[in-house]
Parts: sequence; C-alpha cells; structure tokens
Amino acid sequence: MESGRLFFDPSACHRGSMLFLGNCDNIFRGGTTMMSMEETSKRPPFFSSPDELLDDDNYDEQLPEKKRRLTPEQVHLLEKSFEAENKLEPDRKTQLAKKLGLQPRQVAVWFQNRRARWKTKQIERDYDFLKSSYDSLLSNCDSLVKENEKLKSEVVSLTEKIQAEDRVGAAISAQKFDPFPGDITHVSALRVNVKAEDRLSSRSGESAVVDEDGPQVMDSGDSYFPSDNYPYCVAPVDMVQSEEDNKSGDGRNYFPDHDQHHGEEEPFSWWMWS
DNA sequence: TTGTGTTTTATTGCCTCC
DNA sequence: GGAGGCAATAAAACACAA
Repeated sequence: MESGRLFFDPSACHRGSMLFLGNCDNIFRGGTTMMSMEETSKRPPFFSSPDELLDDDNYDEQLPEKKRRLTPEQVHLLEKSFEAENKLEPDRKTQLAKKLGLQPRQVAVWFQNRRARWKTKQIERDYDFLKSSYDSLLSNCDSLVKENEKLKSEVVSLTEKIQAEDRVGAAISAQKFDPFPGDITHVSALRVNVKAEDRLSSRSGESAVVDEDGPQVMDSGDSYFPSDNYPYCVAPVDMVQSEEDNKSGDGRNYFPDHDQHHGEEEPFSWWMWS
C-alpha cells in the first residue's frame, strides 16, 4: 500500500494537495477494505510519533480511518504553547509537530480552532461585562429618577406654602390700606375690606366684628400701594378671593409690582411646572 | 441502548500580505 | 502566486438523560 506512505509524507500534507486525514481515509476505504467501528475502537487515539506512524509493524493496525482525538498529553502541551503565543510561526509549528508526533498541518489546525474557541469565549466575556455594566447603570438611573421625583414634589409643596403665605400677607395689607379717604366710593371699598377681614378673622378664630376705625388704621401709611399710583385699589381683595376659588391659578403673585418693588425674581422657575 | 446535544478535529473557500 | 489566517461548515467523538 504505497499510496498510504506517500500520503503521510509531510510534504504532501499541504493545503491544496492530498488531504491527509479525511481524504486519506477515503483513499484507504476505496483502495483497501473498510474497517469496522469495532476495529477502529481498538486502535490508539493517534500515532505517538511520525516514526511510529511509518513503522511497518504498526502500519496495518494503525491506519487512520477517522478523526482521532488528541491525547491529553498532546492537548496539554498544545495548550501551554498556545498560552505562550497564540500564533504559530513555521519553526515552532515544526518543532511542536515533531515533539507531539503530529503532522504540522494538525498543529496548525489545532491552533486555528483554538483561536476560534478563544474568540468565542472572549465575546462571551465581553458580553457579560457589558451586561453587568448596563445593569449597574440602569439601576443608578432608576434611583436618580426616583430622587428627582421626590425633589420635584418637595419643590411643589414648598411653593404652595409660600404662595399661601403671600396671599395672607397681601390680604392683610389690603385691609390696612384705604386709597379713597373722604371719597364717596369709600363705602364700597370698606365693604370689601370688611369681607376680607371677616374671612381672615374667622380663619384665625378671632371676632368677625368690624372695627369702624379700620380705615383710619389703614391710613398709617404702612402700605405696598401708594395711593397716587393705585386710585381704585379694591381689586386685589376681590382677586384674593377669586384666587382662592380658582385652584388652577398659575401661582403667580397678583401684585406684579409687588415683586418688582422688592427687586426679586420670580419665586420659582417655569421648569418646575413643565 | 439510543437519541440528542456538545465538543473536537478537519475541510473549504475567501481574503490579505509579501 | 504562494502562504497563512479566518469564518463557516462537516463529521466523528463524546457526554448524558431517558
């Protein structure tokens, strides 16, 4: 069976030339007898050396019919070599092949497959790393969103408190202020003031009885509204009431000049309501 | 024992580099 | 154009549950 010997010549085990195991197997099958699986299982996993392979005594019994797994020792050495360097220079390939009793082509194929396995594992590792990073970021984001919601609702409740205090302050100021001393319209203005005070008094549990000296007290001059600029300043008191009725107000002060008067900016920003 | 899924070994075709 | 690498794939070997 000379063809078998030629087949295992390393120079013939070249890419593009006769393929040394798969096609070799076919050659052997076609040229000689087909071996049974039982016979195959009796054989060692692979030749331990090229010399052994070409040994006439072993030849008939060790025809490489099918794929053989490498021995644990061979795999161990290949793994060690791969750890040192995952690429295979021609010299190293030849040396390894000699040492392991394999064809250089087998060593090359093993390294190629090993690189493919390493790449697959690397992709898995990268995926795991990215996934854990993503999960961590996601949980951080969730807690930040909750924190943001909490702070927003805090801002809303504090803003409402401030508005309520502003309204009370404005109502008290309006009650103390009499823009029409001696005027005929003073009567109606006074009636509105009575309404406002009545409401405030009933809130605080005080007496709702109107002091007829009220207007005189308001003349003390402790007012936000100089009478020259606000000759008919009865509206704010009514607006206080409408503001209370209208819970959907925009939260702004009804006395635009009031804020300007104190040189303050708007107490809260538009973004709070967006 | 057998069916099935996984791993390992090997091939093929294409691509790049020198 | 040859050598070598890689992706895709085939097929044998192996592991394991039913």
